Amino acid sequence: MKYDPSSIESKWQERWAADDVYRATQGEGGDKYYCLEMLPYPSGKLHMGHVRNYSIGDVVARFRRMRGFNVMHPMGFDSFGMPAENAAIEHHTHPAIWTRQNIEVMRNQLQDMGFAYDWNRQIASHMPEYYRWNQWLFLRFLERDLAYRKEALLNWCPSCETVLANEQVEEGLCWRCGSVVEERRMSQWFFRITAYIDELLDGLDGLDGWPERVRTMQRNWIGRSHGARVTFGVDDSDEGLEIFTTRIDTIFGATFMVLAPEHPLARRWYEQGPGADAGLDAEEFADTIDKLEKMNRRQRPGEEGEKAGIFTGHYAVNPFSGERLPIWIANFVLMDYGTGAIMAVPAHDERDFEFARGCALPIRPVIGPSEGDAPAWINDPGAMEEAVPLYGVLLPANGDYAGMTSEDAQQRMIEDARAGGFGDAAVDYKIKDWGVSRQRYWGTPIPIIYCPDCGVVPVPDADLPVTLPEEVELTGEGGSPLGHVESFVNVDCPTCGGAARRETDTMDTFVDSSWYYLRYLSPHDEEHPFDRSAADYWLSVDIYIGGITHAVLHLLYFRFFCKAMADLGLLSVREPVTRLLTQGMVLMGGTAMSKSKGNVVDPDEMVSRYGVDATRIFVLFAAPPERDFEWDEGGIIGCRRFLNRMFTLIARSRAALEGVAPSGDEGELPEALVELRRKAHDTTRRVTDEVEQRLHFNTAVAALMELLNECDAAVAAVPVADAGTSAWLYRDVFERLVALLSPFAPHLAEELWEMLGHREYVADQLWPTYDAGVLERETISLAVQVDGKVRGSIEVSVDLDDNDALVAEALKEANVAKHIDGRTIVRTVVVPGKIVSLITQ
RNA sequence: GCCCAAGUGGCGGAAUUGGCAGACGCGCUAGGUUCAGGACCUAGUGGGCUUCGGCCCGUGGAGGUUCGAGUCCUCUCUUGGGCACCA
Repeated sequence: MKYDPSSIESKWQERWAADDVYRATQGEGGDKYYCLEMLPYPSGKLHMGHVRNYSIGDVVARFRRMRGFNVMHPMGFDSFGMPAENAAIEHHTHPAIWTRQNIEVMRNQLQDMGFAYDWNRQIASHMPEYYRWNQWLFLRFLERDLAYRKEALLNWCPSCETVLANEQVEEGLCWRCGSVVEERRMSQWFFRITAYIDELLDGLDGLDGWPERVRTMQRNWIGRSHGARVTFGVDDSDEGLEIFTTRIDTIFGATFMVLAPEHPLARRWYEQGPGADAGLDAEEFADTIDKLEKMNRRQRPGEEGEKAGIFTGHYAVNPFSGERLPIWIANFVLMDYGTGAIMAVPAHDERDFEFARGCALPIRPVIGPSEGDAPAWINDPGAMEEAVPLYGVLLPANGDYAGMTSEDAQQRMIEDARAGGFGDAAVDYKIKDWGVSRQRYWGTPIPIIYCPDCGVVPVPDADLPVTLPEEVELTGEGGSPLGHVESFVNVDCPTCGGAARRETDTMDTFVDSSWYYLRYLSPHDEEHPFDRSAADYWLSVDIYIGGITHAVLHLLYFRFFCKAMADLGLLSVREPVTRLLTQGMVLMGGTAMSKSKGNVVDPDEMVSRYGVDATRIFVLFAAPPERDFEWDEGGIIGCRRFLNRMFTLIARSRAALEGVAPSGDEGELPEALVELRRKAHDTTRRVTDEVEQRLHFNTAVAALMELLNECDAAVAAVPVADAGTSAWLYRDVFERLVALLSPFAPHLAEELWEMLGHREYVADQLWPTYDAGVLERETISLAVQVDGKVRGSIEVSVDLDDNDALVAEALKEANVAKHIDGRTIVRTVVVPGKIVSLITQ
């Protein structure tokens, strides 16, 4: 009899499906456990990354089931998005057809992998039953002022013909197609993620089940800095010039001011011409500002833009010192951070220093080190080769603040600015509100109507969903495709009944994935986005498994939605996920597999060659889950061998074990079987800990392999048929082994479980437990060191913890004695259970 | 430039609290078996030396702490990742 994966796999998949084994029912059984994996985009076929992601999730889900938890383990499809639309343009099909076909293929593949999903809960975000709730949530956000419309400079991808969120621009390039992103001024819808920004940031500290790496990336992305806003006077204007700084303590060192080219004051002078001191005519001046504005934009990867600027001929007045400072316009100041204007302190800021050097502007140090000798640059700024951005003590040039530490000065200056009415403490963030409008077809229509009389009118809840029209021409050009569908655009105003027009943009698909884990809980609910009692029962998600690529995009939106929905009274939790596992990539030739590189391994091919179980085991065994690993076909062969040997072991023993109970007299076991018993219990302990606590599936599989090796060795020493009254131990060990194997290789485990004479599913069995008593030994092997080097080992009773006795025992060891010979022991270190260390001389 | 990971045999990796480095798997070597199927079994497999008892070296590199360091500390190199005119 031979292990034949394909027949075993289809046999058990059919039975599981027929008996609906993996259905999740609220309130049933033990404590709930929500195991969630990032849902796939239906791009065509599963790739190895999916197989790895979902194999990890499946082990966790199956393990928890056997531990007695009531497990929620759903799957769905993130089925709105640009690839469907691009494919439609290319192949002249409809995105809906392309998407439906892909979902069917991928769902079959997922089922063929034997993943224990409750398929009754499947969702697909392109279905109106799903996306109507995106629209419903949009309207709730609108009511709470969490959704709003504004004109803004936006990231525009010329190739995708759509706006991108800041999170979707990587080094100035479109995250999806790699085109250089341009800027456009457009009216767009935004979600006010900044309303939750402090909670999103501070909440990271409490997320100890999340990788530090992800938390750091989110912190960086949010980019909170504490500082102050200070208003400088402008000498020929009543209005002030407000700047943001994190270093108000260096304000006496400001030697000039810089505006972003888009700054309102810069715009005004652009129109009116420069001040007299600029030494330029109006045309020259305006031309230069135009150039600066173009240069200002995002640089190519790695390029550090050359700093350039122009003097406006206008001056600002430092409210602390009364000093007059020239105002410049330069390309290195960004309009969308702070106030779009800075005070430049070249002595203590790298960027200001570089600019000051280039334009021959003065450099004035105002902070010195708090300890040690005064550096030469304090009195000779001309000799500075770089800015010194230190925190220290304020030098004499700082008026009343001289002698204070930077920290004290910051506090005092903020107080004084507040008192003087020209400034206050301020916090600024790198993150901006989330722009959600997309000029594409294949997404959720934004439920808004523009009425010439009533203005912006939300679509009433009763009219939801606003469905995507099927008849549409997709050319990839000319803006929102919905704009050309007259039957869609023309609508009666819900308020006045007059002729009005629908919003033609669709929502960013990250909206879909921001709350999908809730829809799984009641996917067929027609009254609500999800059932509140189900949410209260199942949340939070106990483990969420997916790629690190979503560390700032999806995972930040996901957290934002949770908090916003909690405040809408929809949820009782404020953080969606307790534990996050970010799995690494499957590489080939050192890079991610991709169709364009032609280095793709097709999971189907691996499955047909080695079987589902071997494929699953390999992706788990190759490396710990967080780490990337290199695909190696040799590795999967090894896993197939392991399963072959499992099969052979049980197939050969089953006849001899028929009718044998899994328990019996422990006193009569031969030594080889006592060892095997200990190994089986120890393996139970290890696998449990690896899967439950450490999430290291590679070492769990290794432990199972070790146990199999020991089984083979034991059977060679004491054949099962000859074991007599000890045969029960074999049954106990084999059943343990099969049960422990089942989350990793569920099909083979079911088959072996059946071969051992069982009728029920091994998937429904309780996870084996271990007996700490069985793990105990009578004797233990201790290493003996002489002068720090291991010279032998001794076998002693576990109870022996007497120093002198252990040393005496160590000295009996021939090789130890040889190394001690002729020397004097000056010290002994004995750690019972660990080591005996002897030090001579 | 700043911040964070990681670096262990020919390869993937293990070592959970500072206590016998290299578990487990691949590959390789020898033998067996079957005989041409990427099959199976047994033994071996970090490097060097060996009188076959052992000995020396060894976790990117250099120092240090310790009876004892892959593990802790300092410096440094390399790779990967994140951030990068964020005032």
